[in-house]
Amino acid sequence: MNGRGDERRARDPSRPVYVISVAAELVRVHPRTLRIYEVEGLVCPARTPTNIRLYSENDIRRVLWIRHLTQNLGVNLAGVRILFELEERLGMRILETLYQNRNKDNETEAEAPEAAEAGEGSARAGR
Amino acid sequence: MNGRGDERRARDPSRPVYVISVAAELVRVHPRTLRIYEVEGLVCPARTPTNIRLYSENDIRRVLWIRHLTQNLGVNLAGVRILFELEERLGMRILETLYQNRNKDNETEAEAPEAAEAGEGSARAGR
DNA sequence: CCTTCTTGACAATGCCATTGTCATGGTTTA
DNA sequence: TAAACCATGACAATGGCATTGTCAAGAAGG
Repeated sequence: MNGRGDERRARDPSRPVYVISVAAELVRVHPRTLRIYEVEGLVCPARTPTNIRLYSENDIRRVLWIRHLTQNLGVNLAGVRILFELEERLGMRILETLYQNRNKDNETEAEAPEAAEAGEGSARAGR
Repeated sequence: MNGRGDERRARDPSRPVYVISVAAELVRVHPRTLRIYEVEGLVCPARTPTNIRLYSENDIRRVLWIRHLTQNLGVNLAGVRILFELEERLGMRILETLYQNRNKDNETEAEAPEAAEAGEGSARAGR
């Protein structure tokens, strides 16, 4: 009998599992958009030996952050790039600080993204 | 005789001195743009008792950061807002980390703004 | 075989940043 | 007092970006 090792590996959030159409559905975005994010260096899904994109849970979370920043906060992709770069360079998830102890201010629409918290710092989070 | 107190106060970077036309000239921007930055909450120059805007050196530096982020890095005002908010909340000048020990990557155009380093965290830097 | 994937190109949409102007009225200063 | 500058608010033109969408030619997979 197989121990729980398989299951644990199966749930590994860094494990590449979703093909682009599925990933696009999960984050409610056009596949075109996901490809653009990749060209812009904001996400970097794994590839099968035959070059097919495979998104991990971490990739999905990362994309959800991008969507949140762009759609809810109005940040453009250049801004997202800087924020991700800062996270990587500072070695901390600075974006979360926007939603931790403080909900003050006016922003009534300010809500952390669905499954908040991007993968690691780098765009290579998926791997 | 006056000690150097006057001089020191005269050079205080938080001292409001530039009227909007002068400030606009200093940062090479239309006065209209400076007013927009203020409405957007990105800068907050002092006012004379008669409501005239007065920009300090810190305000100028802050605007130079905005210009750098928008013109050189392509970040929009929403992104600038987030970055400033993060600086304030983290209590550190995170933007400088982009230019400290590391100049790697490709970005040949990446240069810190003229008089880098914004005032304090808050938009009230000028006061 | 049929569907989905790949890259590259081209386009339409709508929003945003910046500059610019106009009008009306207050402030400063020569 | 008159000229020059400031304030606020409105309206507009410009160019650029984000997103969606499609088309084409070829590879991959069930």
